[in-house]
Amino acid sequence: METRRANQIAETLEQLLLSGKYKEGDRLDELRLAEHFSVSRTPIREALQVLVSSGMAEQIPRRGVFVRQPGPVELMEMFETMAELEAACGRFAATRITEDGLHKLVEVNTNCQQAILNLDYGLYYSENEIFHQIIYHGAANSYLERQALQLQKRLKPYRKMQLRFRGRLNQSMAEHLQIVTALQKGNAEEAAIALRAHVAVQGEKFHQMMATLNSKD
Amino acid sequence: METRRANQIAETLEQLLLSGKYKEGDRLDELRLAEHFSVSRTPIREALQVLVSSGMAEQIPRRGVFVRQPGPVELMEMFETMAELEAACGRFAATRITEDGLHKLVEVNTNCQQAILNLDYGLYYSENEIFHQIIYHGAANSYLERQALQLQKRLKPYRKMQLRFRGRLNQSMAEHLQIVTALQKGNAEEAAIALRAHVAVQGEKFHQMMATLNSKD
DNA sequence: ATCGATATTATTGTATACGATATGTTTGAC
DNA sequence: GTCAAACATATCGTATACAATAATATCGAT
Repeated sequence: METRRANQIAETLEQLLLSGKYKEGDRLDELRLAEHFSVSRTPIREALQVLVSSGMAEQIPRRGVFVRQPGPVELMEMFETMAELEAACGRFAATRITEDGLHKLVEVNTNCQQAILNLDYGLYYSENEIFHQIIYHGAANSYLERQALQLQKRLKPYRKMQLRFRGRLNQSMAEHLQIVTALQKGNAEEAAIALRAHVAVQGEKFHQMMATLNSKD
Repeated sequence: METRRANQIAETLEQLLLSGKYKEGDRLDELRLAEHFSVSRTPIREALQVLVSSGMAEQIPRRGVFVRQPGPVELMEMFETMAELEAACGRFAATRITEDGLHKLVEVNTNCQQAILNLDYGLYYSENEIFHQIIYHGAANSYLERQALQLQKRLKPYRKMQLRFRGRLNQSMAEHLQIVTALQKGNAEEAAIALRAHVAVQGEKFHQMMATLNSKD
């Protein structure tokens, strides 16, 4: 199937789409891509199918596959869903996370704090990502974990955008502490609520940003 | 891409996998399938990719694609996740579902009740499915709705299995009523809790059934 | 006789060739 | 000049051909 070449091409294309080098509605021309990657159409088509099945592109029969960047509405939906997935992870993790997991969580959170002090936004974001991934894993439900990881990856570029909202980082850290505390106490409901709010606010910030952009034109 | 033939084949294969005609670990031979469907390997390969990307089959490079029926552990994980997705849908639907949606919900629920009285299990299950789908839709979040629909479809054969647990149907109807009431009141938390419990119990029943089967050998 | 190395075979992965359909263009009629 | 129809072209979908690799069988040595 899509071994070696094809899935490597899929990864590359995925990165290109996520980084926004292709714009909404762009047609992903098989021939162009084929010569660009110096392969035949076959592996290109397999790579495109991967994009389509992950929702990053849309395929219209006999017309081709087109880039499908989520619009504001769908993005809000995805953030909402992410908030619920994370809440679910937190709910399970509260009673299931290992001691080791909790230790890592605290450690990574410390790194986050340090990154903020150093104004190292890049580090903050990578550590923040790990923080959440530890919780997904702590839920001890590999299916749910996969779903969460998938959506986290998909939303990554948009989380980055709403980075520099004034005071957001410190607020975010306070929320992290609440989350850790709830997990340490083993309080499922509290963990779920804290995580839902923590992620949902990202969606709201994003919404604000979109509104700001729209009001400019 | 997988237009016309290929996606039709994918659907057929999907049904075959869900109905359990292929067993865990079976290799899906491209040549055999190709001659069986009287097509070349190309559309078969595209169909297989669809199965792989939906998690119903696994592909090992240079070896082929193999049927991947979820084991007891993964099934429990999927039921757990379904419960959380439905809870999320209920949470949103409580404040967002339309009057029309509520009416349909009551109507479908009446059909469920009638089906039980008539001992028409087939009808009960199809109406029950619709009942839940109305709630997914009522959440007014098309992304979440898609996720819920996808997992519902995936779990369908296993829900059917735990059909004849004594008293389950009547209990199920009572839960439906609770859910409808919560939605009518617009009580998000109550709706979420009711839906989570309603779905989670399916997973538990399934678990019981698995245990029963295991104790027999 | 068993184990290991080599050769054969089978099957996947990729390339190319062919067929079908949609898009764009040209031509002709009104 | 505009619209419609037929034609040309481009691109997708499928079939076949070829290449690469993994599984299997055969043969030989100990």
